[in-house]
Amino acid sequence: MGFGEPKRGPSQVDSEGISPCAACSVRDMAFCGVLSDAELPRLLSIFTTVDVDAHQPIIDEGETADYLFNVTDGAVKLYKLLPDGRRQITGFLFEGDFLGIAMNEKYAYSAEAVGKVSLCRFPRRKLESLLDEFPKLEKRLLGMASNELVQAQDQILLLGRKTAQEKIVSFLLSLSDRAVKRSSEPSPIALPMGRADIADYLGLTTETVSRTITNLKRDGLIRLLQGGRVDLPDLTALRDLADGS
Amino acid sequence: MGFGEPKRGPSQVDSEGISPCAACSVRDMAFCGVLSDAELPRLLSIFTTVDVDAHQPIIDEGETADYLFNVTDGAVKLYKLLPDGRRQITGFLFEGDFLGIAMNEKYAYSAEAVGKVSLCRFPRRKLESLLDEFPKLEKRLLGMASNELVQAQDQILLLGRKTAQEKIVSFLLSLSDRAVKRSSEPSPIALPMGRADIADYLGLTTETVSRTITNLKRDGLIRLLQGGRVDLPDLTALRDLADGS
DNA sequence: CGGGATCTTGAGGATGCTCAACGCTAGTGG
DNA sequence: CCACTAGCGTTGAGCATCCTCAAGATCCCG
Repeated sequence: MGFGEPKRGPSQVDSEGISPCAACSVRDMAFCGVLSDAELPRLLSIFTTVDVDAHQPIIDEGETADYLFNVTDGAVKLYKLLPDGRRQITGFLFEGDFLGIAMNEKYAYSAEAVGKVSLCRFPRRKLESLLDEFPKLEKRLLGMASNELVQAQDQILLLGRKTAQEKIVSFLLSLSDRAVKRSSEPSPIALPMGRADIADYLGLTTETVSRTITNLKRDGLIRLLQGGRVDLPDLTALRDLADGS
Repeated sequence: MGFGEPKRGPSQVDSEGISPCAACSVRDMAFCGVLSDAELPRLLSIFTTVDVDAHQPIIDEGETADYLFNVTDGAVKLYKLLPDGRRQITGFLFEGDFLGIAMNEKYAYSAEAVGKVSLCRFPRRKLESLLDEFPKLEKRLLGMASNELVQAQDQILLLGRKTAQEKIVSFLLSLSDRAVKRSSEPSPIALPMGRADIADYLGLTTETVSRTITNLKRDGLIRLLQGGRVDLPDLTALRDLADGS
């Protein structure tokens, strides 16, 4: 399955092309930000907006990569599965993030909505010709790919060499940093995903995630707030814990 | 340190620009492959070739990323360090591989020669203006970044969810696949790096790497040959072991 | 207010790590 | 040419971290 056949029921709604870009709140963060207002119509002509309900699939590993996406609202998890069901979440995407840089002809991973998600969906062929038209778009994508690679290296270091506590703290800090990049406060942060998702992202089990969070709470390093939000009272102490220094 | 100041002693030798590209054996694999013979002089004018001795640094994490490289001979390891000395190798590069896609203003990791290594060294500024001149170069780099991201996802799955044996077998198979891509035989494969490097690449210790290899040898799944080469007599069996199916 | 899913806590165990010793090989210098 | 040494690889014993299995607590949505 995937977005090849658009028959995902009422959770998926294609809009008319009435220039959502002009009012788009994530335009500057996304790759579309490099296009001028005058160039927007070309972009508008090739994509449709899509809404996906919580826990619904967006793309499936191995399917032909016909569409690329831009997340405009909500959170998305990317994951790979082993034959026996073991799952590794390779990343979480939030508003402004691009879905689909890492692929050849086939998607290299599956993607699923964490909560309700809104997306801009681009047919790959059309987006590719747009890249030829606007070299600065291509340059922007290369920059984003470069950034994603840097992030991937950090995750590799985390998975290969960090302890459970360092993993959890690093994860919380990465969410905090991301919030700052979007000009929000560094704390408190939102944790829209469940313990199982965190575990599969950090190479742990839900039990270890739960226990580690309990310990951090006991030591006064974090506080769990209403609505899955987390307060980080001492960022400096957490940064030290994150890399064992 | 890094290649900012070219004073690395006799291990580093800058050549005259006498068109090494025309005879370059890795040109098709590298990003230079998209340039025609007529376009090569522009490329030639901006790079110098460099030789680095075994165990010598090539770039250092955190340094200003002034140069990008193309590996023309030998093997390179990329790694990140934690403050207490824990090391994670994020990748190995071989002939034809590009070094430097994953960076912003600073290098995101350090790189060191595994054995003797030959490189083409490009000043970043000049390479960037070359990208404006030849959009197909930029397209090629984006494709390579895309591929690297797919590889990074695989490594993340390996580190987060695979057992020691699955990690070792996956690693051996990835070297075999790489050899096939370069039109060599899938077996035997070369293992130019030591046990410690393999361990730091797979998130294990040298002892566990050694023990696991001993077990695979005992079970007849691999054979250690002269000169650090490894024979893989049953690729199918290994592929099953690699993902626990 | 019920009930399923999620989260937490506990007890026991396994995988891979730590510490330690030994063997092998290759490079070195007498 | 060979003995010596240093680095690397292998093997062993004990242990710690994190996993597994299980039960109870909490939350949330209908």
